[in-house]
Amino acid sequence: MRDVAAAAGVSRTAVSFALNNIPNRNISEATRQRILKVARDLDYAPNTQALNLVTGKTMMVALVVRKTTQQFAGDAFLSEMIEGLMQALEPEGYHLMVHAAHPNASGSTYRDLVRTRKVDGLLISSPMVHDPEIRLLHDEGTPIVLNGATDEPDIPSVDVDNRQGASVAVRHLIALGHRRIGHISNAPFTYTASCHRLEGYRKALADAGILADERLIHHGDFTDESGYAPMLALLDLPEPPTAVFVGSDTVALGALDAIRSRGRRVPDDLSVIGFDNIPVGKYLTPPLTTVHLPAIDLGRHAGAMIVQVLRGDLLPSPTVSLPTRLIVRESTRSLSE
Amino acid sequence: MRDVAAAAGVSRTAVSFALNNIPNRNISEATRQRILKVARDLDYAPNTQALNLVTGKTMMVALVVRKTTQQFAGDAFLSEMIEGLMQALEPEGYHLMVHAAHPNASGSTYRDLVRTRKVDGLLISSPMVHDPEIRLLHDEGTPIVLNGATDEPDIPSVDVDNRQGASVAVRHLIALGHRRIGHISNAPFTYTASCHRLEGYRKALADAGILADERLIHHGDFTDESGYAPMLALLDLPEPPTAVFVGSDTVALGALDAIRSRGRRVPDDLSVIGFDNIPVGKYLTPPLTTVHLPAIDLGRHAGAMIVQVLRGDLLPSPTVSLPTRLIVRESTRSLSE
DNA sequence: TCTCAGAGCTAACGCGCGTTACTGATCGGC
DNA sequence: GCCGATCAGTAACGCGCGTTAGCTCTGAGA
Repeated sequence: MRDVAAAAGVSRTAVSFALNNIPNRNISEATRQRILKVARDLDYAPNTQALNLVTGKTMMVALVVRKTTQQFAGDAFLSEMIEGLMQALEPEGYHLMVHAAHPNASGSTYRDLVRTRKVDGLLISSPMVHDPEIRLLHDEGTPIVLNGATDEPDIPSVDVDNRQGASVAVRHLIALGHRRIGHISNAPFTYTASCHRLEGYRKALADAGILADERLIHHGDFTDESGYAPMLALLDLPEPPTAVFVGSDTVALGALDAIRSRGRRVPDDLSVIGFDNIPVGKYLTPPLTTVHLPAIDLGRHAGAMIVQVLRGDLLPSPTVSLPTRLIVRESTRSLSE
Repeated sequence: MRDVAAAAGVSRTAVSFALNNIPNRNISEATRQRILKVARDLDYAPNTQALNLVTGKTMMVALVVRKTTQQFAGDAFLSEMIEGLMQALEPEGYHLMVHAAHPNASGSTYRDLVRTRKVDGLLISSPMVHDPEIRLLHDEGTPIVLNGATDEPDIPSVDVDNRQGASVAVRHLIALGHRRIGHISNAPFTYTASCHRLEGYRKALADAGILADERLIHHGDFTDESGYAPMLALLDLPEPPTAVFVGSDTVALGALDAIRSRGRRVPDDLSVIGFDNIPVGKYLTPPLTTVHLPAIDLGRHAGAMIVQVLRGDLLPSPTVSLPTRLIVRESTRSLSE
């Protein structure tokens, strides 16, 4: 910048004014054009670090993924999530950092990101139902948007309507005549999404006047393998279910495998419905009935929200809940058939 | 920091020395401990921006993904790649930024990342065979590691051995008795990976004394849908292939669908082998024979390499080629059966 | 002729830190 | 009792930029 100033025969201040297009004051059009030309000729690019230091902003937000190595690598929606985030962030001039924070590790690792001014705000993925860490961060004034709801409604969050989605899934099974319906969650019930999907399951049953049987409820742990054992447990019950609602397509893969290993057939012997609508669902045999999770939209909304928070705009509503959509394929069938 | 200095009754310089553990000079152990304690009490965290400005480093690298929106969202390996990268980068104190750069857009968007000192180095994903942009960047001295080889061997890159992997796949088919073997690539042949996999395909055929038939060669475009039409074209040939090597499992999904739509069966009527080993491959019907792509390892190596480049260490070899592994499942079968 | 307004530009400060050059105090050796 | 050598600590500069206050010069009005 100093070089540009020297080459154009003006002061560094003038260069700053010219490049940043300071209104109609202080700089004549002639010299402005001259400065711009010199800057272009010298291939000048401003130093972001210095700019950040003086503005106090980094124009960077971190996506904090609270998953273990394996869960992280197996995340089928990370790419969609990131795509959605970038669609919202890049036009506003923000950049995206990805940060892994193992769930059991001392949580303060990502707190430092904003304390040290490395990022302006945090997007936190798959939060727990009750996470004191997040509460603390928010109360400190850290700009945060959760990807997934918690039980604290004042903290900005965007999530799919898990209760509703699960309800619709289970109602679909009930409409097909099933009354003994099992559930394998996507994750332990410390995670909000699992919790809400379980609630939706319970509600749909209750609405239909079906008594919930706790022996029909098991939990997965994000991965495909984690669906295998719970499914076997369900099949080995004295009175096994005729349909199963699995809280995640990925977990359903393991469940389907378990069913196959017992020589049972889907949907003939057992209906299975998943959740998430992973891209390969329609290529499975049978194609998997599921609840669509609009992952790109989630990212887009989360991105838009963190931008608003960072700008200081007040949010219309701190929590946003996106609708799901039932996708009926061939893994569910009427019980009477 | 100034506050810490004031609270400890020393100069800011002393604080800097104490916190950064400057060797055994200039600061007494007593005051050092006092300063550290005050810093802890005041919950002091250094400002990364200022630190970056003075050190000239950002400790950040960008993962540049040259894909369109849809290709990006459908990338089954992005999460594994990122996981591997972070395993290599975080212990070294580096952070990871994700940046989308559409292939046809004016390529200089990501050049600015390093010109403006937003990041120290670039990891460029899925490069073209010949990309003048990358050549330019490297010649300018920009720290770069390619994820995927180009035809310029002096630019650091890490890739799976695509030629070898494809060769092994096709040899497997030949060993099963197939001689009329089709190929649908993972992407247009402007991409290096597609190109090399095609070469491997050709070499395996040549080695077996089989004449390549150009009508058997088609190209996909990353997505599952892009495998559908090429497969139909192969099936509609007067003399259709008895086996197909598809350059990507994802593309193979569409191809399998096309086969099903024509009422043909895999592997009875046609053997299909994929490439990449996407996680759901084993859950397909039939489970997909494929070539394993060690995506996490790729990330880990790429991360380690960019760290070396940034440190100024000289690389043992600029290009690293990771081995693949044939995974035989049930989508391929001996022709004679 | 003097004043005053505005246009056109610059000097200088501060953002928060690492680092170099320097000062003042203490101590052992002759 | 004096001197050089260490020890403990500080003042001040610079990283590259945005920004405020102020400076100079011109021309018009009185």
